[in-house]
Amino acid sequence: MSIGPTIDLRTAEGGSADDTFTISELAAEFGITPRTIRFYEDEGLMAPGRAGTARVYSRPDRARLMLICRGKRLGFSLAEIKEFLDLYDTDPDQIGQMSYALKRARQRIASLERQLLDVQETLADLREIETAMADHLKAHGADTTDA
Amino acid sequence: MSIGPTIDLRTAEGGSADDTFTISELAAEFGITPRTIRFYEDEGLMAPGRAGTARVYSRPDRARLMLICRGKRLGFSLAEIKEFLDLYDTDPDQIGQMSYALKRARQRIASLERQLLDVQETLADLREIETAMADHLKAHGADTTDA
DNA sequence: GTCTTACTTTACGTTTACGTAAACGTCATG
DNA sequence: CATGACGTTTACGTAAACGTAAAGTAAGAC
Repeated sequence: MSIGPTIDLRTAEGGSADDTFTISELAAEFGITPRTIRFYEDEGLMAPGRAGTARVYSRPDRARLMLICRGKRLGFSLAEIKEFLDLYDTDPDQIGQMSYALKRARQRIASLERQLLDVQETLADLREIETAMADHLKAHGADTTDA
Repeated sequence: MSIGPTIDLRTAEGGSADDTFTISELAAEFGITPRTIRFYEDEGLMAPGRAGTARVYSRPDRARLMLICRGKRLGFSLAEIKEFLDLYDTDPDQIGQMSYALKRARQRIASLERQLLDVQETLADLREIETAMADHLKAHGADTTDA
């Protein structure tokens, strides 16, 4: 151990906005592990650059990972997320491929619209429960402002 | 094979509204398998009545299963769904338990509010993609009204 | 030059949420 | 009374999504 800040220059950015990220930077930012990010790459959801053997993530890579995490929060499988990401990468010259992608996009929209209703219904249920429980506790002299 | 309707009397209801359901009736209604419903019972999410050895589902049982399926569509694990269902069953006389349940309910509400935003963002993304792809296809003489 | 730290690959382990097969009871129909 | 169609339990199998060592590489710090 030494006194004073021991800085790893690969991680330190001296005030200048950088356009690349290490795997552990992104992991920390999104609250996941490097292992998880590598797994996403194994599954074909990402394809970061390399500096020798180490992975280097660009800003678009980071945006892509953000979409993956959002998809996960919505309960999608990695296969579904991959298909969603592929919609962005559809080749405009391949009419057939594009037409199929459009069809899939519309299906996803319909599915998400139902999910939107599900969320709103569940929220309504929970808010009803919350009010009932808060009232009940108030009537019995307990505070409802959490610990 | 015979001609005419072969009716299983356990399943047939002669016009009268019944208050009970068989496992396969519910499975068909919710698009799942009987195995799945039995698994939910094994995990403590349901506790239907019995007629001898066979399970008999009441209307509240059916409502409970509906909540489970909605939770699944939202991407919740069975453990999370169980905790959600337990909120309904909280004993009003146990102040401590009720207070904890209220806290959990509020956490779930906050989580769902973020999920609501996620859904809306993803929907916005997909609609943008859909418009772009539809325009592109239209400009290239393909119809966008699906096959 | 060694130490520390972060990165890498390979590979086996784990949890969740069921699927699937076996082996059996039961009840209405032909 | 045999045949389905439905129900039951028990138990092993499986796919998804990582966790968790093991063992090695590279690069700056002391």
